[in-house]
Amino acid sequence: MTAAPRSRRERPAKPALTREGIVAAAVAILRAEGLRKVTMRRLAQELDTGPASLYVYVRNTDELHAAVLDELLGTVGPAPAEGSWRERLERVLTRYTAMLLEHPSLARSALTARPSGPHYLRLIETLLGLLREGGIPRAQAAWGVDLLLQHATATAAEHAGEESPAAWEAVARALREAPAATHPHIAADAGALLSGTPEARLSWAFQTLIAGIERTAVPTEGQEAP
Amino acid sequence: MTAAPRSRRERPAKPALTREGIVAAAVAILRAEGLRKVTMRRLAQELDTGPASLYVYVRNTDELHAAVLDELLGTVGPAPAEGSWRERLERVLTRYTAMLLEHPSLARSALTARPSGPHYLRLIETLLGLLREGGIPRAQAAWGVDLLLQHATATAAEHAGEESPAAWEAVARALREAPAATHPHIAADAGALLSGTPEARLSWAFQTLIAGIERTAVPTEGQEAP
DNA sequence: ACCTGAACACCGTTCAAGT
DNA sequence: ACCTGAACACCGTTCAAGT
Repeated sequence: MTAAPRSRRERPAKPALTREGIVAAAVAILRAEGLRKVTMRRLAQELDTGPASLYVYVRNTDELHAAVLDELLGTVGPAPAEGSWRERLERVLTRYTAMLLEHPSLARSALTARPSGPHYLRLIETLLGLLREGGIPRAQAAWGVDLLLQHATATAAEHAGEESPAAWEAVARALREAPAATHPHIAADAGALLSGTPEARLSWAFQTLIAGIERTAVPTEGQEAP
Repeated sequence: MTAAPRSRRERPAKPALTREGIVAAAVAILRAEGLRKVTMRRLAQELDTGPASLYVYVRNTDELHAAVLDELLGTVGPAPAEGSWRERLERVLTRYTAMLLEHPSLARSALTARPSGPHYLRLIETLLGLLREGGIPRAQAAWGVDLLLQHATATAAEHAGEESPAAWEAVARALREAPAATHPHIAADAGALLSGTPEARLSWAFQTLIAGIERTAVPTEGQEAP
C-alpha cells in the first residue's frame, strides 16, 4: 500500500495555533491518557511545536486544566424536567459528580482553579433555580450552591490517585483496630464509619446538605434585599 | 574566627536514617519553604544522602505528605471543655481548618491521601463523641464525621495556589456580568453568591452541615445495630 | 507581532552494584 | 540486609534571538 500524496493546500501539515485548538488537543490527551499526561511539553509535542509557544495562549498549567474542565462540563447536559425540585436537584448534582469521577485528578485541580466558562455558569444557574423553586431564600440558596458544588467536586477529587489504595486501606485498618479503652466511640461505630456504597453516601450527603441549607439562615451581613 | 574542632563522637556528621527523622526533616522544609519544596530529592539533599535511600522508609511522595499532615495534626490540641456540644464541635472544626489553612497544598493532598496516624484518629474520636453527645444516632454521626472533615479539608484545599488569584477573579467577573436574559437567577443573586467573609461562610457551612446531619437518616443498609 | 530553540532549574522512581 | 550512584524519563517556565 502506498499513501496517496496530498496537496499542500488540502491538508496543511501544521495547523495554526489557537486557544481552542490547544484546549481541544488537551482534552484529547486527557481522554486517552489521563490528566497526568496533559503537560505543556506533551501538548507542544502533539501540536508539533515547542512548549514556549503555548504560553502565548495559556497563562500556565493551572489555567489550562480549568479550561479543559469547562469543556467537559459541556457534556453534563441540561436539568431533568420530571420530578420534584429535590429529585431534580439531586439528579443534576449526581450527573456532575459522575462526570468528574471519570477524571478525578481534574476534580482535584478544579478545587483550586475554579472554571469560569459558560458551562460552569449554566450549572450554577440551574442549581440556583432549583433551590429557589424549593422556596429557599436567596442568600441561603446562593451560599448553598457553593456548598453543593464543593461537596461534589471534593468527593470526586478524593478518588484521584485511587490506583494505589494503600492510604485508604490504612485508614480502614486503623479504625477497625482502634482500642476501645482510648477510642470508645470509634470502637463502637467502626462499622458505621466504614459502611455504605459510594452511591449511597453521595445521595445521603446531598440530602443532608439540602436539609441543612433549607434550615440555616445566613448571617445578616451576608444577606441581600429580597 | 576559627571554628573549634568537634570530636567525632560528640556530633556525628550524618545521623542514621529513620522514618521519624525523614518526616521531621520534611516538616522542617514545609514550615520554611512550603509543600512544593518537600520533594524526595530535596529531602535527600537535606539528609545528606541520595533520593533512592528514602524509598526504604517511605513508599512514595503521597505517603510522605500524609505522614507530614498527621504530624501537624498534633498541633491542633484537645476539644474545648466549655459550651454546648454544638459550640464545641464548631470550635474543633474551625481549629482544624485554621491549621490546614496554613498549608493549603497539604490539605489538597490530604483529600486524596488521607492520613491514618494517631492524631487523625483522635480527631475522629472527638467529633464522633460530640455528635453522639448531641443525641445524633450512631450511623448518622459516623457518616456526618466524614462530611464535616471533608468540608474542612476541601475548604482549606481551595486556597492552594491562591498566590495567583486570577481564577477566582475570573469567576467573580463572570457572575457579576452574567446577562439577566440567559441567567436570571445569577443576575438576581450575584451579590449573595459573592458575599460573606471566609469566616462567616465557614461558620455557616458547619452549622448547615450539622443541621442536615441531625435530620437525615442513613439508608437501612448503612445502619448498624444501636 | 508572533513564534521558538535552547537553556535553567528542577522532578519521581528504579535498579544494578556496592558494602 | 541495607544503602546508593547513576540513569531513565520526564517536568514548568523564561528569554534571547529569529522570522
